[in-house]
Amino acid sequence: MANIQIVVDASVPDYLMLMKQIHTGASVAVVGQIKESPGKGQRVEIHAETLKVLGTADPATYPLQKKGHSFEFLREKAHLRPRTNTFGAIARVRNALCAAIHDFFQAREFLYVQTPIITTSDCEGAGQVFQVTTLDLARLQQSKAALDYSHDFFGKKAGLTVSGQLEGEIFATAVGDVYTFGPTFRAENSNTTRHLAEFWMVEPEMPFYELDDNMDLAESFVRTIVKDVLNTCEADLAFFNERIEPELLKSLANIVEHDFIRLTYTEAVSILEKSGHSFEFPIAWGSDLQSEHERYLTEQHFRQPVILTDYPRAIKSFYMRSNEDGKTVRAMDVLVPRIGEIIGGSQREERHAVLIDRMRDCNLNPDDYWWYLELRQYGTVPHSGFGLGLERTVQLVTGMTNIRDCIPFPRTPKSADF
RNA sequence: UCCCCGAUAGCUCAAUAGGUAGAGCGAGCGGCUGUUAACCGCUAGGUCCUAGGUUCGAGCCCUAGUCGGGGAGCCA
Repeated sequence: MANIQIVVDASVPDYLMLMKQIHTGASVAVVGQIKESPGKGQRVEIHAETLKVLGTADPATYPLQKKGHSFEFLREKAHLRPRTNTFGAIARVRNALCAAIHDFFQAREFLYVQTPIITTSDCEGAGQVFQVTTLDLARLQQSKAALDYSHDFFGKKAGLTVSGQLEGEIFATAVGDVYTFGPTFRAENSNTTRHLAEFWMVEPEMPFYELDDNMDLAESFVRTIVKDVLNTCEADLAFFNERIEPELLKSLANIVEHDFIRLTYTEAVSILEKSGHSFEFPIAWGSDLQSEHERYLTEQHFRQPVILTDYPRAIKSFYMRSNEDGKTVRAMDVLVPRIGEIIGGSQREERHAVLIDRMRDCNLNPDDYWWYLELRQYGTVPHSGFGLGLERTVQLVTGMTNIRDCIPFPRTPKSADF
């Protein structure tokens, strides 16, 4: 329940005293009757018979007012902002999204697999890792000896996971379709409206899936969870449409009702070159698309979600399957208006020898990936997967512009309070 | 990490050309009221982010720093 109005008649016991104690932020216990409300925007209200103040909130010091606050201010009050209507609505939408995500995969008999949060794996690769240690850093700072991780808690260097993909592949090549859904950590010094140091990621991994199957699943996934939330959070989405983003419902309907546009990186480059649009960064085959290019495609050219595939091999990860052209890999990114990349995925390289070659090309040591390579050495199978950022999806569905407002307790560079 | 912008009352902001600060909202008091981001009147409320510097004099100019915001990169 988002809120309800209590009507207190002056005949309620201790009326005057109670009214002096009740201000914005106070908590009360009410006994009364639910009645049809003559007011606008609500069906019912409670007519109080007795009223008790459980906790007062001194209006001289209580930080929240009845009127709107800036999101910047509210971020400094992360312990109180869930009490505001906007953050209550975000919490409900986030909850509904999580339920929809599990529903989607459970309905398709995907196994929910918990991959580790602490990892000693050297093959993380996806970004800067937060180190996990019990070593006494203050003491070590004074000694000049090189760090010896054999004395550390795990006996080797450990960190927080940047992705559950590689472990997901272990289960996908064993038990069938799986997904992971949990916190992910990136120690990147990213200061943007769509990056967090701690965020939640959904990562399905499917044996026998090739890139087209992967895209079909990703598209169906996004459209289904958006549709679910449209159904379960109707009132909250109407609120966001009214207060936050006037085009919200229209853009969500657009996602649910239309097929995503699919095109290759090479086709995208061609469209951008022919667009006549002047970009800050030049377009050239081989270099990664800039934000402005992705935004042009999804917000101006197609005005719809777009799935880009088959990126140049040189700009993508070692584990993505090489195409026969020798230049591109079976990668896919799902781009949506307002947010940009919401999903990144690929068909994985399942050929043992090719994978080793790719590692060497990327200056990686195959020995560090021994168990990942064994998945190819023994009973290898074509497989694919992708990762969806939960907070970016909350941004998409709520229209909130800053990702720091889409997670209860945001962690960003220089900021980890509460 | 790079580029740009900002920091003044509890909040959101203003302050002419450098002459030591104002408004709206909120709060307190009073009035009014089927209201829901109500309305009317009065009152209180400020270490102008920090540290230096220039100047007779700095909220305003200069230097350094801290924090916040936007954009870029990294990506989800």
